[in-house]
Amino acid sequence: MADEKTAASTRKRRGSGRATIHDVARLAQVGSITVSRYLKQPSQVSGKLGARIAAAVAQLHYVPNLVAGGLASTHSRIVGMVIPNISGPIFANTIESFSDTLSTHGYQLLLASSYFSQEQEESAVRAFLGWSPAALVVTGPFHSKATEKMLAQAQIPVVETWDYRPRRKAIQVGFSNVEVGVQQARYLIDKGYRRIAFVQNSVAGDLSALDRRDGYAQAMLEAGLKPWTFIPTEAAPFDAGRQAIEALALRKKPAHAIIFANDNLAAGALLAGQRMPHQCALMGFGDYAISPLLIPSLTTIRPPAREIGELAALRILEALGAVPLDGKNANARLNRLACAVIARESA
Amino acid sequence: MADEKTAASTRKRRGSGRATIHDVARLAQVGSITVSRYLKQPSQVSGKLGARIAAAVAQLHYVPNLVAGGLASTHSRIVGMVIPNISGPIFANTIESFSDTLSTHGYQLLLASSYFSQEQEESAVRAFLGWSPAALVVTGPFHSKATEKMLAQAQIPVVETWDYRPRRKAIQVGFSNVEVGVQQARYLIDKGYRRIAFVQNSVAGDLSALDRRDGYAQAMLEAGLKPWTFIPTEAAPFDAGRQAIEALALRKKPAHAIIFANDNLAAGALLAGQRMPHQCALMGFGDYAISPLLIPSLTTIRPPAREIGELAALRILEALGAVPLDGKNANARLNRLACAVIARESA
DNA sequence: TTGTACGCGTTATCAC
DNA sequence: GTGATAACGCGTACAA
Repeated sequence: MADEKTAASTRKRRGSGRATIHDVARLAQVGSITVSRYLKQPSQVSGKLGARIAAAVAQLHYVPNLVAGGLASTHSRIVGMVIPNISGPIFANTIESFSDTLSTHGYQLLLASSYFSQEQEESAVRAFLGWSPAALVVTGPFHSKATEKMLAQAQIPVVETWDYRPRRKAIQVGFSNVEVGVQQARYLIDKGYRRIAFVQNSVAGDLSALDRRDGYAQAMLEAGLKPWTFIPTEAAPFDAGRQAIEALALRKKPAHAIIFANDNLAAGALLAGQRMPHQCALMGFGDYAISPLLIPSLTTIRPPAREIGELAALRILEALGAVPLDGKNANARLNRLACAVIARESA
Repeated sequence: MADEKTAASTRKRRGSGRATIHDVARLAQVGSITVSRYLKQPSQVSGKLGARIAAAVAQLHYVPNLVAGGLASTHSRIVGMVIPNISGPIFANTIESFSDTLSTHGYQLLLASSYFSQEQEESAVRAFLGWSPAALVVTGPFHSKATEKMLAQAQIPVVETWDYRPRRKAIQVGFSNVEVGVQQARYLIDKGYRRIAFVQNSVAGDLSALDRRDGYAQAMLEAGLKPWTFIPTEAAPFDAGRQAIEALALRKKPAHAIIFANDNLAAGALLAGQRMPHQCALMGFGDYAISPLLIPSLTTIRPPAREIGELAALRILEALGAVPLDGKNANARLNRLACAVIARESA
């Protein structure tokens, strides 16, 4: 009987078929703009109309069309994130905490992987920009020129994560890899080791590991010790680790301790080392899931992955006004986090 | 001089400031629709105009506004995915391969975690729907009623991943957990073990583990053996695993072999078992990163995580017409994948 | 092959 | 507090 109107507006030519704000407005007998206001700031709509609108929304299963809203307001509630990879042991926690913090405040995460390739990063940023995102997150400070330009021209908050580089313009949320290298070397020096080697990653593109090596070298020199770097040729991490420990521990003057560019290298060395005569202290970086389970368990550095994601999201939300500024730390552009030494059995 | 026109259309009231398709058209001295066509199907535009358009695009750094495009065409090139978690050892590969396959074809991934909560899944689906996504991916077949309704009403491809349930309407891409349970039991039975126990997950909400237990029980009965299930009370996986092996192996008639609901439980048991007198075969599920590194290395089942993500994306792209249908398998609604037994030292 | 007119569903602006 | 109107930037339909 009275159903003629409930059946949404017929005779649409291209509509999506979903209920629109106009359908809700008609059913609630108010103007469509009032519906819009009610959904955003209920306090600005009288209780009487509000109740009618709420009923209409429920009855029609109305879901606001964010695409239309984004077009009208020239910015969407989407935040894009470009991360080197998702499945590796490193970034997953950052992605997860970032996404969770965002969605708590009604923002959605658009995600893409770059695999440490500046070209892939560039194309992801370009694609994201098409969505007029509210903000953009990239990993590290090394981008193609085109990416730099796009990030600069987009009038939105940009966050660079993981690698703390105060000289850059983007909001920084991360830690200093140089400092981590210092931290690693000092930890071992304090333990009394003297011949301490650093094993680089055979994977190119891992520029942050080079920073850690620099920090290590600096701390060694400060302590009057000689830096000693080994570069594996094996590609697979476990193999590279084995190669390294065989080269460094099986010699006349073997290494007392070895710092590896990451925990996978260290794990490879550790597994190989179990069958070797000489014991040698090993230290990794990353605190992967395997590290506490190895025998002996691996001493390593734990990067604040989850913290980075959460803080990046928070800084973005602050910049967007979605979250109140937090006192003196308000909207800090520079957010330097600390890495923890996880002391276990291997060093 | 002739720059008056290049400087984009001024006097806009609300514009985003970015160059629009009209700016490009004006600079290239063509109609805006021709620009639109050139960007989508360059073959339908003459070489002369195409070159002019390309130059204008480059000069203005034009990035198409996907929000406006999505509104005009009533469907965006976004695909939403709701996954239980990102940082765990299970789903990351699926997310990554899914995202990569999508982005190869110009689609973007909108991601959210549900943490096995139907409420969180529902709110993520609702939020995604606001973007008029081209398709939606959820994990498993268990959803709230409201989610079911939304998925059914959205006139888009919906894919359920991981858990293969042929009776459901959505596109299925996954494996049968019951079948995996059968597979596990048969592997151990064939190895000659007789007293084979199954250790459940202490975490509620892991319904797929119950399916594996059912498959295990079924295979045991078929072989004339008695199913034997243990439910840990410890919450942490490693603790639960230790608790299980102590309960099952330290008794008058100890278990010959134990199947665990996942590799973490098995790892906990394995580490505890190293200090126990009685040796007992252990088998996990998941093939986590730690599993090959344990001593003894863990025999387990590897789910086709990466394959699931890629195939889910492929089926979606087929359904959307972005990829040609593939012969007889064309747009298959049912995609049952196999899990591989990874035979290692522990069983 | 190319162009014109209009609509997609919402929000900003301004008036009441 | 509420509403009418005009953008937002692009794609569809149809005409040339």
